[in-house]
Amino acid sequence: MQEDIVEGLRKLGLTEYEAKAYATLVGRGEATAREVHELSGVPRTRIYDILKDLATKGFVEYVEGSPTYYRAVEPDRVMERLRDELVASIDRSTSELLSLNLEAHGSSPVWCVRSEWGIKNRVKDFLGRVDSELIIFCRSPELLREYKAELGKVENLRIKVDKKEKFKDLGFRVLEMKAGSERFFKDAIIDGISSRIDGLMISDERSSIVIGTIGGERLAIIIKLPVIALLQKAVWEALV
Amino acid sequence: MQEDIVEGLRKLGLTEYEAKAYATLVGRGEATAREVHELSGVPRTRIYDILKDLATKGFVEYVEGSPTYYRAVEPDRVMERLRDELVASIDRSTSELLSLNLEAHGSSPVWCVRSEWGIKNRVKDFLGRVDSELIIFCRSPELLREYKAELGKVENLRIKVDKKEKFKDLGFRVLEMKAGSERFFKDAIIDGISSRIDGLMISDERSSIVIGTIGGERLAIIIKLPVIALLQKAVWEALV
DNA sequence: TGCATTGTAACTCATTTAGTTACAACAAAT
DNA sequence: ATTTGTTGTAACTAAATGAGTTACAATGCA
Repeated sequence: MQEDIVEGLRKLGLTEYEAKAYATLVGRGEATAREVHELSGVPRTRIYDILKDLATKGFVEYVEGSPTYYRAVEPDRVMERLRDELVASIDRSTSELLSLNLEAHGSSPVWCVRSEWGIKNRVKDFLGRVDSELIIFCRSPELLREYKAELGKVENLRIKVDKKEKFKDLGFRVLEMKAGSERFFKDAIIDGISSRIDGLMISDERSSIVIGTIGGERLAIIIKLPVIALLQKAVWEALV
Repeated sequence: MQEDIVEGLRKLGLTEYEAKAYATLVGRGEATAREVHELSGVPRTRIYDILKDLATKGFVEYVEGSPTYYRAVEPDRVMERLRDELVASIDRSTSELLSLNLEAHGSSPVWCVRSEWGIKNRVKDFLGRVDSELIIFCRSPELLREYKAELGKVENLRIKVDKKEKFKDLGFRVLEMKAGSERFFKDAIIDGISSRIDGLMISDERSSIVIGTIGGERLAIIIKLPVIALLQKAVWEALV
């Protein structure tokens, strides 16, 4: 019994028993309830309702008798249908949500993003909005590598890093910070909260984004106050 | 609060509270926890963990403060990601299942299919395997209409119906049964179980499929015994 | 200082799913 | 016909999750 397959099927809305029974049946082709029970580990007394469930969900076919025989519907067909249903559902939700979303939301100047995907999304959005100038303070080469494509499109790109050699195989022209000034980016513990900044980007002297780990949590902070961006830029000048 | 939207989002894996909070936030653009609570109906004391959940799932961004402000991530982006994830998950499951499924399953001669989709699937499969000759007994024009495309490809198609005029706008050449012989297809109650046959198809004198409602349940029975198919065909001849 | 709001933590209740027990219906074998 | 094992149904308990509530500390505001 393949644990991965069961997990995958559960993500797609089946219960553990349903997933185990279906996977087993796919492997066997055709079987009695007892066989499915023995191979899948689903309790025998439950295998009947589970298989009936699967039949009404269209995963399984059967022919009654003593014993009743069961067979899995071809997985590619089942999965194709599942995909169509889910995609349709998503499309419906998208358009419904977008119609709610018509009124532009007045955006406030500061935002935090936590989820890994949310951060990626925001950073890409941020980089996409860069008009001409982008300034980056960075200590993590991975950060630059991840957004290499987007960064390549920026006209006036200036990058300042803590240790030049960490970045040399990336193909970007980077400057090293003045000795002593890298402390602004060092791991630090403030009020018992550890913080580690991976990078800071400033776009067109208008908005900036900070990426790092604060209190053990990965985090991006978007700041759209030109004042702050200017201050940050001033720091840049100071660090040259 | 749009009930449909919440339902749609739940199907995609959100809980009721999460769905309500997210939908509300999409509608508002930007809001405090309290506002989300008031507009969504989610208990105020729960709105905080719900919104935090949504943030780690990438549906929501926020900026801490007093009060903390929340904002929905653009629905099209969120939904697109969701779709990509689900489709990837489905593709993975499909290939895993297919690799289990390699050994051909020796097929037994009779099969029952219950789910609406399962029936469609089987009938299409059945029609796709017709080599040259297909015989149909039918009392439901919908049945033929549904599979019109597949039926069009059949070389030698003979259709026998109970009442000719019901089928006249379908574009098929149909024969009417002899008076009295339509009783084989009439609604009947046998042993307290009502049965209603919509149609019977016989393919190449090899296999046949019966579609109808038995005991209040929609059902298709696939029979791959040439003997039976031949018998059924003999009935056809008798009914001409 | 008092008072409402914000935020956290813990609880209860209901629903769903996992796993068990008891037993009737049936088939085969002595 | 009686025993024995299998098939199938029904109902139960236990665990997990989500919905809804209560209590209270921290914060901000008059």
